[in-house]
Parts: sequence; structure tokens; C-alpha cells
Amino acid sequence: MPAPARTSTEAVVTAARGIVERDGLDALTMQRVADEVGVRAPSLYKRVRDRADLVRLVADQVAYELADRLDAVVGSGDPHDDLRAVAGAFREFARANPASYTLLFDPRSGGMSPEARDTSVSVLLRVATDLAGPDDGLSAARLVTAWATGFVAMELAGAFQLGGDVESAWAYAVEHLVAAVAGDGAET
Amino acid sequence: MPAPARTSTEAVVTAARGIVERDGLDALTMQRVADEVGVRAPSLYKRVRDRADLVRLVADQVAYELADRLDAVVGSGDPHDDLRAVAGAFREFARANPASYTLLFDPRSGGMSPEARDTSVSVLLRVATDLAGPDDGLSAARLVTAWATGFVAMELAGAFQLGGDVESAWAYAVEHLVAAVAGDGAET
DNA sequence: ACCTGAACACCGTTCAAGT
DNA sequence: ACCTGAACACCGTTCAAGT
Repeated sequence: MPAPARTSTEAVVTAARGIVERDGLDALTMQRVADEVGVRAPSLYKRVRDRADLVRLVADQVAYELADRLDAVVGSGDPHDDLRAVAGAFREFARANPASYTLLFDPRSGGMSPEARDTSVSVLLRVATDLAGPDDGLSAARLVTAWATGFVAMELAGAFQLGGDVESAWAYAVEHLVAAVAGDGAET
Repeated sequence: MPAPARTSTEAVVTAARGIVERDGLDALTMQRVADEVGVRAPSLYKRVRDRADLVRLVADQVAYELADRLDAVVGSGDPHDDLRAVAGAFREFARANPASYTLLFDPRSGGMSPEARDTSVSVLLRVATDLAGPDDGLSAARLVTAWATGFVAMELAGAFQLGGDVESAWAYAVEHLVAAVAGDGAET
């Protein structure tokens, strides 16, 4: 009557994330996760409700990790530099974890949980508020977040194919956004 | 020996798009497409290579349609107003075709073909060049495209949950982007 | 030349049975 | 309390056989 737990939810999620990162979301199979954690597929249903639930757990793990990275690069004292740093860290994270990153903003994966989402955007909200003031902070954060999200998504999807230098497009955008957000807010 | 073609590639793609729009990409099943066009599933392989190919064809159809919509709203004479109009039309299209729209920017769907992509961004490139000048046109177009893509993706995913008014965040962004892009280009 | 039934390998998921 | 084999319904895809 013991019941030796041969794996754990954490091991299952970590294995799943590794599979997604290495071979893409379509390769995330219950069978394959089971193989990696050393168990039979049906046993996974003691850890996660179903495959969609597992995908969501992976997205959450990635979201918290991204939030940590963003948190780590702010604090220069100058909100202009903080915004540049956050944008850079965001892009770096996406490049280092392309498949996991797309999972975060893929509507088809159910996205991340609300708490994970709040955590990952709170840093940017703080920096944007420092820069744009309390009235425009939220709108400014949404502008920058939407831009960074879209830019990186397009970059990962190979959408920048009209030639030109992607690096200079990035630099152009960062500087113009910093200036636009920091400038006095057009019409209140 | 005739061989009465009981369907067509166009009918297959249209049926597929309808399914995606009504019930999501996961509901796009070869069986279900076959049912809708009145044929057995194996016959679909005379029209498309495989399911992934079918998804790409749907994405292409949607991309061309989006390009048409954007094309239709420019020409006010004022590039500022054109940019506002294009952004608005972009958002409207996404709201009217949420599932098809996400298909366009979903890396997992293989995205659209290069020609479809070029067509859909050419309008924005033209407007951005009018506004930012030939040197910065491409970077400006990429800034606006990335922002609009990201904003709409987040909106469709229900990512704006920190309260505040999403409409005012949209308006704030449009005005600040128009001003930032039209202003003399920071450092050349 | 297109259509079909039958078949294959592979999914996610359930469940009764083991320990 | 967790694990397992067996089973179910459902995929995408291939292919020989029809017309």
C-alpha cells in the first residue's frame, strides 16, 4: 500500500518545457513527457489535468523566469536607461528561449495565468510610470509592451524580409519610444 | 474515365477558413473540411499537400484580404491621418476575424507566404515613408507594424487586465507614434 | 484524373486492476 | 496513493482499387 511517487509535477513541467524548446509545441506529447520522466503516459494525469493544462504550466514557468530577468536589469536610476535595459533584456530572453517565448503570447496555448502575466508586466509598468508620469504610465507601458512583443514575434517568425538592418530598426524604435513616452503627454 | 472534380482548392480553403474562424485552429480537421466540401478526407490530398499546407493557404487568403482593407483606407492626402486610418483598419480587421488574424502571426502555423507578407505590409511602408522620410521609412514602418501587431495580439488574448481604459491606451499610442515618427529623426 | 474504402501509425484520455 | 495495461475515439496520411 505504499505508492512510491516516481515523479513530480515539477519534473513533468520541466521535461515538457525542454521538449517544447528543443522540438516545438507539436512535439509535446504525453507519451514523450512520460518517457522522459520515467513513467507511463496515463500516470501523468495524476500531475496535470490534461495536455492543455500542462502547456499552461510551462507558460507560467517561463513567464516568471522572464519577469525575473526584467527585474534584474532595472535600477540604473535613470528611467530612460531602465526602459532601454528592459527592452533589451526582453529581446534577449526571447532569443534565448524562442519556442517558450512564443508560447507566452500564443493565444492558442491558452496563454499564461493572470498572476504570471501581472508579474511579468509589473516591471515595465513601474519603469513606464517613472518615465511618463502616473497619468500616462499604464498607457505608456502598454505602448512599449505591445511594441516589444510585436517586434520580437516578427523577428522570431522571420517577418523582417524587406531588407534593411533589423538592428537599426530596433535602435530607432527604442530611442523614438523613449523620447515619445518621456515627452510631455500630447493632449491629456 | 471522366473524373468529375467534386470540389476545388478554393472551396477547400474557404471551408477551412470558416472552421478556423468559427471553432479555432484545433478544430480544423481534414475530416471536417471533407464533410463541408462533400468529399472523403483522402480526396483532400489532391488539393493540398497536407494539413500544414492547408493552414498556410488560409493564412495567405487572410493576408491578402487584410492588405486590401488597409489599402482601402489610405489616400487622405495627410500622412498623419493615413497612419491613423491604417492603424484603425488593422485593428478592426483583427476584431472582425480574430482567429484568422492570429493565424497570420502565429509562428506555429508556418505563417503566410513571403508574397502575402510583402503585400500586407507595403501599404504601411508607404505611409511610414511619407511620414518619416525615405531614410527612416523602413524603421518607422517596423515600429508601427510591431506595435499594432503586438497591441492587437494582446487585446485578442485578453492580456490587458490591469484595468485602465484600453481605448485610451490605443489612442495614446497612435498619437504618440504619429508624433514620434513624424518628428525629425532623433540622431541620424 | 479524381474519388473511395481500408489500413497504418499515432494521438489524448479513461478506467479497472494492481501494489 | 500512485502506477499500469488495455481499451476507446479520433487524428493525419498512404495506397491500391474503382470510375
